[in-house]
Amino acid sequence: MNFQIHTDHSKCGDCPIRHRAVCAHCDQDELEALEEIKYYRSFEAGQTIIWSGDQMSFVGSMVSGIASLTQTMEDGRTQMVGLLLPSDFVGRPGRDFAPYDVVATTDIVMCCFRKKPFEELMAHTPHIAQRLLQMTLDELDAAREWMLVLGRKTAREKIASLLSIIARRDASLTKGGMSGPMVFDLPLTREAMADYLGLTLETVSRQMSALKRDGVILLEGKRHVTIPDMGRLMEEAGDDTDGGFLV
Amino acid sequence: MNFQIHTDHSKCGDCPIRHRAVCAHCDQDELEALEEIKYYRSFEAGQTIIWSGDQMSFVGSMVSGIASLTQTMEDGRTQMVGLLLPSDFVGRPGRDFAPYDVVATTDIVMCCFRKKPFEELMAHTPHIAQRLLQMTLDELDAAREWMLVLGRKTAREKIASLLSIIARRDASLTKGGMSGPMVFDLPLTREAMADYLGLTLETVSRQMSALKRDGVILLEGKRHVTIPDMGRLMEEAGDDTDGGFLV
DNA sequence: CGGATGCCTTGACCGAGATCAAGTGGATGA
DNA sequence: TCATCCACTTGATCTCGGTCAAGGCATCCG
Repeated sequence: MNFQIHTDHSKCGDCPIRHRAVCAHCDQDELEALEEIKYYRSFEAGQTIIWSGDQMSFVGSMVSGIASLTQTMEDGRTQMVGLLLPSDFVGRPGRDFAPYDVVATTDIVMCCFRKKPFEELMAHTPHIAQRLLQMTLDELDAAREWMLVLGRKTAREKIASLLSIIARRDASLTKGGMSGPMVFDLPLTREAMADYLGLTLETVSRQMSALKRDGVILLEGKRHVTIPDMGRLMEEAGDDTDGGFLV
Repeated sequence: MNFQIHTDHSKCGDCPIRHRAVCAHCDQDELEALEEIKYYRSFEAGQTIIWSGDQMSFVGSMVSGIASLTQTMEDGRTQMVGLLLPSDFVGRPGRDFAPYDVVATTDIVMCCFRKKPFEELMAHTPHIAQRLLQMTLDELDAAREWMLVLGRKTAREKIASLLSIIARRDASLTKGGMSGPMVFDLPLTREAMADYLGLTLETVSRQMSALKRDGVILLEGKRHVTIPDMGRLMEEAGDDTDGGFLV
């Protein structure tokens, strides 16, 4: 097996995603109960964590790295339907089979719980269920936002939308904040971007070049992006430019 | 005001959506608590029930009729991001402002709860919170399914996908079942279908004509649809044809 | 060093679906 | 009975993004 199992090498108190994950609202008792059943697991970039249709034996939280949820048609067309960032929840309590492939985009670490014990714990731990409901509602909002991107935006707007989402999520995880130029590394290949946006990788490449040519973004190498003017990027994305940053 | 407020003219026990709505798992006590705070409200076809950005004062369940969730860009491009059918939940506990327009597609009746009392009730009524979590997870699945349709399917496949979804949901609400030809009335205009599918109404019209010409569907008038062979339609939709009907 | 390999870019061309425009048919109402 | 309106259909043309193809540029490995 090419993954490692760690026994819990870190206390929940020190956990970098402690305040944003499914355990965010837990009190000390609840945290201890979770600590009982949790274990860490690492996956390498490119590895499939869960196969669509497989039995799901665990759920968990993303601790570090990036993973994607993808759907594939018989003829090979694929669509990414979710991007999993640190603190996001993976898996679905109350359902036995995975509806999507979950693939590690970068090396990742997950904090896992066996599904059965987690479900039992959830039944008597309203703080977990409540938090999970909030997170699911947020994901639903994000999915619907994405439906507008997929259904109605042009290729250029799609790219700008993706860049602005990544930039904002990145800013919310690091100290940087949103003032001044934003700098980050794209965690996705051109192909993954295409799968997210319902485009081909050629179109992604062309539009990236166009945004660069027009000064909307700066590119160093293929992945290192600087956004000199976030407002400009948001205009290109076709979004309301008047703030309202909800992450 | 062009809507009517009814005092609760029907007991929850008689409610047609009793077993599928947010109250599905409630026991007698919980049902009585809900009955205390519920009220019915009707809206006419075309009416906007909730405006994006407005304060949400109530949540509720669809009792009859169809409504849609839509997002609109400044230049008028619109994308439908959800289709609300009987038993679906409307509104978002824990959030103050509506993220989308909710528009009545047909005449509808809703079973409403003022948001504040509902949230309080939810805090001590795990059956409601649990059920709402399940329903939200289902909606998330549906949204992700739709992302594949929007991102990767052709116009013809999109139309076939929409027809098969409506046909299946219709079958699950009526006695018909899924054997033999399926017959239903389209609850959406061509324009609404276009907004759902990320197409123009002209393309919707052309593809409907094409599916009719090819014998995949029969049309009587503009709205009355017969599907002689559901398997054929699912093939046209690009879906796995091998069953697995999850509603 | 040289050949692979993976990821990306760029060009030429094509076609699905958008756009623009005209027309149909049924319902409504004066 | 006729004008109007609305939802829809159909045709002609255009265009954005897909497809096919070639090439660039790191990195890896023999």
